[in-house]
Amino acid sequence: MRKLAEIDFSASSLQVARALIGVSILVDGVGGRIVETEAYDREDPASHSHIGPKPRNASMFGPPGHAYVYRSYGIHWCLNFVCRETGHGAGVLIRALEPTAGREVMRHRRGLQDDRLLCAGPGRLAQALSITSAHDGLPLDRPPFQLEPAATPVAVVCGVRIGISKAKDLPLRFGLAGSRYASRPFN
DNA sequence: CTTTCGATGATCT
DNA sequence: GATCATCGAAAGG
Repeated sequence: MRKLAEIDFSASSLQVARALIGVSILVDGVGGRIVETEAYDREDPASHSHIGPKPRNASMFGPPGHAYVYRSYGIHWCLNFVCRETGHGAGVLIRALEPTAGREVMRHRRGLQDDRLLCAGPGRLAQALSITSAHDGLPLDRPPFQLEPAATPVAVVCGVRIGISKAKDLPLRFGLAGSRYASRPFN
């Protein structure tokens, strides 16, 4: 069993995506509370793992509790947490944070003063935390990563995923109820 | 508020 | 050549 911040990363991507809401993720001490996630799995046509192991998605087929970082639209980096078991190809896309630690550093990296937009989206979040391909495959239980469980229980909402063309209607997007830091509202 | 579009590179057809 | 788990600027209502 792979437990980190009180989350069992050997569980399904759906369970992990829901459980991650409220958990804090820091990279070199900079980051915040996770307020938006999406679940992906091998059987899911929208998932990078659907086609089977390839060079790009190798980390997704690696051990749970590790990072999978990929380049999006040739410009952005996006961070996932691998779950289930080695070889399965399941992961959770971290889509938005409520910035809590190192906000001044993140404002500088993003060239923004508005904390609301610092980490509101997978590409923005990666830029704010300075995540690149260098983090692909790294374990989440050691520096530069640091995960902390939610301080108090949280209310979680659910909706359809964003920016995909296949399996559009599956309710695999999760968020912190009422958060103003999500990439888009839940409704 | 909404829609449209360009950027930019890896991967796939 | 087309698609893509995105973002930001620009244009229109």
